[in-house]
Amino acid sequence: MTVRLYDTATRSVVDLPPAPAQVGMYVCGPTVYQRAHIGNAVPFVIFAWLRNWLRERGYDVTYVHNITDINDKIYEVAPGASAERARAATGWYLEDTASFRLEMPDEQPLATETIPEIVALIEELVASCHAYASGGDVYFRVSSFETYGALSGQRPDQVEEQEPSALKEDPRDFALWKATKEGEDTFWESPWGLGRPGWHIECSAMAEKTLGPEFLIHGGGLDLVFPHHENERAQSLAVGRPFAKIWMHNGLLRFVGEKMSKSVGNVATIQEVIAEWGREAALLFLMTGHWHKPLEFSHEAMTAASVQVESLRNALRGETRSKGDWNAFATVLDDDFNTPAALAILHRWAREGALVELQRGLAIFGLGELGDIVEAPAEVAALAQARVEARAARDFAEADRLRDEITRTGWEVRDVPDGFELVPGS
RNA sequence: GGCGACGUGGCCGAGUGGUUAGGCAGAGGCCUGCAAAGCCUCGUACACCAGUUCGAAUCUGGUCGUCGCCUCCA
Repeated sequence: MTVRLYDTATRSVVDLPPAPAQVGMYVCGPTVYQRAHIGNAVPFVIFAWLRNWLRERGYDVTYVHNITDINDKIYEVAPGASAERARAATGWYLEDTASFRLEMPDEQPLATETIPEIVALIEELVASCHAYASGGDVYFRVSSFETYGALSGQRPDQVEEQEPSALKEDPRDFALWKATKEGEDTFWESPWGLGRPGWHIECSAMAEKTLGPEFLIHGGGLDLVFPHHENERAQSLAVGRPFAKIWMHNGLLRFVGEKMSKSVGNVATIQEVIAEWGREAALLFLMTGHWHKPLEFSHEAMTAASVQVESLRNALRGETRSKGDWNAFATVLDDDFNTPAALAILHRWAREGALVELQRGLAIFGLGELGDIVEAPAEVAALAQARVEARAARDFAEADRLRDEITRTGWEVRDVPDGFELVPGS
């Protein structure tokens, strides 16, 4: 079965080349200036899963997830200390994403470590007349690139007018390099003077540095289609790079009907979500929606996800009673990575006791540890044994007292046909 | 104004031109000393209006609504 994925550029589901094949996957990470919210985790998680799945299907995948550590936002939030803030926030992001305990991306380039490549790419754009220097800035000449707008469907003539800039030939032109301004405390040398790169060129350069001029998948949030990805595409194609074959954009997480956004202030950070619900519930929650569609984040949805996690965990404590149809699972994931349909199959396997396949399927999503057995301490086991004896003697008052005592130790006792089972309390 | 996504049962959320999504919540039952865990049963939904069709929630057109983007928000 061919793996198929939805491509924003052609607005259709496209076939991947048959495995085995090289798959380069470049996924835009956040601009780091404060703790990342749970919405920021969506692309990280979705594409980490996709990497796992493509490897399972025999592809040789390289997952690159960049970190934007040069941006206006950082100057705004930490005036005079932008470098320190960027470094700290990069650390937070790495820590937060690591807390999902998914295998980390193969490479996580930083804009600040890609300056020579960025400058070289801008020079190439200038030399080929696709860009021009103006007052210490360098701008991309949108009119020089014929298929501008092909990715997003935006018509350049309809793009909302921004503040006019005397430095630009055309209001649609965008900055590749910006001369350093008063109050900006990080800047680099360049042929155009001291300054810093624009956002879009950072990604063009980081993608090429890590994956080469041509790669299969470029991913990111749906809000990046325009202008960010449109501009990346323009910059790289203008100088002859084939660039990405497939553009994947994940749907945005919504919070009571609204996009989760720092400016609206309706955010829950990755840290907070994991602290409150646990990584398993957070991951399972993200499985409940199709990657391409918006997903509603709510207390209720997280509760439902936690309950599901517990029931899968309980199923894995049982015994293997049947064999699951792995092919059915593969079919739904191959078909545009349909995680909600895959989750439905995992639930069926849990109910039917197809534990081998259940475990294998959960592992793709970083949930393999649900099957880990945790042994209760000997003193708790002794209480449970005492309770078995009390029950045998029909001393139910004592049995119930022992059960309460076990509960107080943080364990839960369950009666099973041949005795008892102790599981960590929830 | 332009571009795009989406509207499914109490809630979340797949899918599909005619055949069970799944989960959560709820009701009843089984199991249990009582619970917990587990199991069984119960819901016939697809914004609205036209059209195409033997048949549409699924295709076409329109309407309404929600949301995203429009130069630096994943």
